[in-house]
Amino acid sequence: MPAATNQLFRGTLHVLILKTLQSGGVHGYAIVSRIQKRTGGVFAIEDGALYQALHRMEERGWLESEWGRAETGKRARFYQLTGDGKRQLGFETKNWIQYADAVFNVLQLKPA
Amino acid sequence: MPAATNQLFRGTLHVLILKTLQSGGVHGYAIVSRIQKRTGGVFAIEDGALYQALHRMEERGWLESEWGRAETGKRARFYQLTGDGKRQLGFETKNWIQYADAVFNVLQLKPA
DNA sequence: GACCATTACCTCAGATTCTTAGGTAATGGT
DNA sequence: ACCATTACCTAAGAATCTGAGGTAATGGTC
Repeated sequence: MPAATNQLFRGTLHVLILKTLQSGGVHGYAIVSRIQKRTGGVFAIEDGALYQALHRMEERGWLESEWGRAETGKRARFYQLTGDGKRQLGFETKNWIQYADAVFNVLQLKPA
Repeated sequence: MPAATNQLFRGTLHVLILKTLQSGGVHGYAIVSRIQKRTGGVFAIEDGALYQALHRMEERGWLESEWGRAETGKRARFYQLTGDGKRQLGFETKNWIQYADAVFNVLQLKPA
């Protein structure tokens, strides 16, 4: 039974992708399924949004990619973090924590 | 001293405004200062974004407003939640909790 | 009583990111 | 031979925010 599939709050996709790539050598299509697995399907991540984000992030120098083969035998583009990407992950993680804390404060909902 | 002023993740402004109006009878300009007070200035809320959001939300029937006078003597538009607005607040609050929890999961950062 | 900072509101252009809706190509199974 | 699935891509449009402009009224100061 899928949880309510939430819209993405614009901006969070980046940090989710960066974190997913921290473990290295993941191809695009697999990123979505990893994220959805970890969250029980809370996010509704359209693949259109994913690929656009990957291309943006590569342009900004946070990611590098190369073609290879998925476990299934299909061609797939494998991504990994650059040095800048790792720094960006650190930055956005801190940012998220601070941000979420502030929202919880306003909502008077100290996280459980 | 001002904390790093974060960009807003698009979409969160709604729930912050709804929550701030729960206590009733607040005018637009005061909403920003209340939010900033509660969060130690973590958010950088442009007033342009605020007024646009208020108008959107009133169009959607979540808010009602009327002109009055602020404590300072200036004219000001006072907002309050409608029934739909209260329901929306409930909905978006639940949504935020579920969402934040999922992000924390992916980031492997169980909230402190 | 003329000036000016502040409060409080408003609007528009542009940028970013997401949604929706298309599409291609290759693989493995029937 | 067909078809579902995997894996990728793109473009138009919608929603929301940033940045930069603006108006009007109030209270304080010289």
